[in-house]
Amino acid sequence: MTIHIAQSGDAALKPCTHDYQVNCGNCRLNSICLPLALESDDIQQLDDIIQRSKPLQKSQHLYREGDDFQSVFAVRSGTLKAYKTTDDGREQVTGFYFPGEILGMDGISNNSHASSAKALETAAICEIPFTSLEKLSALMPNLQRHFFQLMSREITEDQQLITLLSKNSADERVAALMLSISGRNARRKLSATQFRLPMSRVDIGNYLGLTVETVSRVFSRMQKMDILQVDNKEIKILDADGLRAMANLSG
Amino acid sequence: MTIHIAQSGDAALKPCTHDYQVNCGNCRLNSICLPLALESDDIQQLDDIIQRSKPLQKSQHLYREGDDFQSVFAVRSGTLKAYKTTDDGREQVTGFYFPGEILGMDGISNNSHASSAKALETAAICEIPFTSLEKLSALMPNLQRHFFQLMSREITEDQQLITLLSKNSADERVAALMLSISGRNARRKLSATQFRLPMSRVDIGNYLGLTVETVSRVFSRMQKMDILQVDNKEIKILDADGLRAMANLSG
DNA sequence: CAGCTACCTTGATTCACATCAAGGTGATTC
DNA sequence: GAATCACCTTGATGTGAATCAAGGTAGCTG
Repeated sequence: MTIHIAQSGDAALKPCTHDYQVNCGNCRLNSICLPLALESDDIQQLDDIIQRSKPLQKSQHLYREGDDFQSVFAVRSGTLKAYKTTDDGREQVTGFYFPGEILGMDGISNNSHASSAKALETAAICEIPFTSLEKLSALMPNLQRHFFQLMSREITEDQQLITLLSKNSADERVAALMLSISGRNARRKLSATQFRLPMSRVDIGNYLGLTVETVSRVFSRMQKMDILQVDNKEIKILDADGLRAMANLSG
Repeated sequence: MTIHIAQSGDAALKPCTHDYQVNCGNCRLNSICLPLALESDDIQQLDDIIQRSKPLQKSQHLYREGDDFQSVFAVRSGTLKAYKTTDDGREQVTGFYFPGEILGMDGISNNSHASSAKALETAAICEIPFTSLEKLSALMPNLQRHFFQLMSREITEDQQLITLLSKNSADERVAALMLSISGRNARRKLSATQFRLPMSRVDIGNYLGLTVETVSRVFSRMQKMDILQVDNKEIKILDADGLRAMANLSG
């Protein structure tokens, strides 16, 4: 049903020359994405190894667990989820990826992707072939440093999620996710208080270790407390302090 | 009470020249540690940047959350735990580190350690100054590659833990941890079936998102089922298949 | 626009693990 | 060798979220 387009021979991800061509130099995400901290000369070199391609349609896969690892990917627009499937068929969502964020780094260790990545809505992706990135990193200390930092950030974020899952209640988990999404929107100069959730309640539950029903109940509760206005996927934060109090985060 | 010895001016971690001097070339862990995949020439260069020091005593800190990040560390002997403290004072253990394993990589992203690391028993540590490692990585493609892989492995392991916390029962979590420790012992050519746990039940609970009581009950249950023989911290795996069945892992 | 499908919400019941409570064991200290 | 402390075990009770169940809503499709 969904088309697997990360295979090398597949048409969908082949470089193409349509009007959605962008380069790192003029991309408005370059201050939060991989080019961060690079000189414009260096950005040009990075840009040369990056492959852009036809957008991914909703529910198409960027890669699947077990695929050969060739590249890491930057989100240019849209949202993706990364997830693993347990062998009893259940799904663990390990992360959501918004524009400017990098995914696929979990494939480096075994030269094979440790999770699958799927578009939650139409998404434009920059593909960064890893061997080229390695070579370039050896030449550009800033790039090497920055990529180490990106991987390290992934680690600290996973640790935050571990803490959240292990120590926090359903209310706290959902509140923390709303704050995270709000913060990531703000980083992209979008509204921190009003946004559309790209993922379903099921995905939220799978990410936070909760069932759909519980997620739904938490949203209802937040609505009743006038912390959030929830209209299906449209979210409006009415009381940011209340939301932070509810999240009760650790740091 | 515990002495904080990661500070630069402190005596405890200063390089010293006692009989516990080892180098990467003759270290019996070099096939699973950072030198993996390096030529002996390269190992020598790596060795030159590594600082060895007086062992850490039980419950001493290697670094604390918020400390300036300077180095990553390799465990030469003993065991450490990494943990974060939530601001309501509770502790989340994010990992246990056995000989040959690298810790501290979560500090790269912010130039400040994102967690604390504490010795669970006397432990010998190799300190690897990160700026030196970066420079060396730029010169040695194999080292760069290997360090990327180590970070990526940390990510995939964190994702496994996320899945474990989010989807598995208390029995499954404890069984999975026993299998993990068993496997890591085997990798160091130690017994996969009989070992001494270096950590307390409280630490196990904090790692697995369970209370001490629950951990204790799981051990009792496993003992009753003749899967494990448990004598305080001495563990003997009696039925490895049974243990794997109990862990019911995803992959 | 009727009918389907995917997704979301709400309520009733159940259950796995937390919490509360008490006692046991072994190591260290004076 | 009595006392203290840190750690572990076991039992009784409580509770937050899962599960089971049913109905609602919105977007597609023919």
